Amino acid sequence: MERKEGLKMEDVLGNSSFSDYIPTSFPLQSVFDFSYGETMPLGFMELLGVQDLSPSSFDMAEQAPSLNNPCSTKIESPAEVLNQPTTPNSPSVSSASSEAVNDEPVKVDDQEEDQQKTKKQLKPKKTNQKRQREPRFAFMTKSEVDHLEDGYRWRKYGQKAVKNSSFPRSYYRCTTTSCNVKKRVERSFSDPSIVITTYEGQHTHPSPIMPRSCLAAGAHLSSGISAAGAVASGFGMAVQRSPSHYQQPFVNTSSPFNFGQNGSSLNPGFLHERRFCSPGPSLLKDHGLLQDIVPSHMLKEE
DNA sequence: CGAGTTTGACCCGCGC
DNA sequence: GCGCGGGTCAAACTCG
Repeated sequence: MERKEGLKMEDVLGNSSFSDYIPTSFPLQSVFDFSYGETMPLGFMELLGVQDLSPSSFDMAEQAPSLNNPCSTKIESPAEVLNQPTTPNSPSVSSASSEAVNDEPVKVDDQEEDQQKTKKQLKPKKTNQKRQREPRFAFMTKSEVDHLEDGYRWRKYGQKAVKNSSFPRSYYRCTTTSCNVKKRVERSFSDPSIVITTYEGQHTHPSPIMPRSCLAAGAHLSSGISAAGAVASGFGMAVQRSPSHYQQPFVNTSSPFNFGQNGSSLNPGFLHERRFCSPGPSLLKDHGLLQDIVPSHMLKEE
């Protein structure tokens, strides 16, 4: 791991395209700005830690994609929102994880067999359905390391150069079987010191890595790294221990629905997660404290 | 030896 | 229809 991070430090130095989530021209400050509505943390956590997303929230999203959400006005929101959270074991995901399943080329003729070899069995996984995406959301973290400790174990499964960026994007998957959470890590193009971590899906398990980090996170919280850390730790994402890291969750575009439009909709899963790294309720609306961790120029809009 | 990383190739969606 | 770019796979490799 360390070795990877070391490596990345060198070849990953910036990146443009979380344009996926934010308009390309979107200034970071703004990202920070809109990212942290008081209601956001909740929904955010729901997405991450919670198994059963209530369909209704998605419905809401679809019906009122950009109501009063500052984010949604600024973000193009692609399709993820459309995916059906009601089917946690959505075919797309599960099929991907069980790639070998479908194809034992039991009875292919020689030609096909040949093809199978050359194609490495990549083909069969295609389905008729459009690929469905889990809701995504991202953190912006000011950090020197790309892959932040978040309390979960991740396995890297790919790396891609990103267009318009000299920095590659890394793809990680939760190593826990049956947990299909994915995460993308990339560096901000405009500010290489910022790491953008995008989570996709929800953990179906508690953080396998000790709660110690949670404590650390909690310590941070109490010592000033409030809101962002709170959010992060809330779903098992241990905040980077170093004080030099800021974790800034920002709303992912793919979820135009407000993250927790009504902060009151705590669901059990959410609470469950919070048990592992509970920052405390006050954090949910700790908007003011954000100023403690975000440089003032980033907050100027406020 | 097992777990994780690297890396090139492939697949797929989308815009032109 | 085509090309581009993002996302994923899996063999080979590395490391503990």
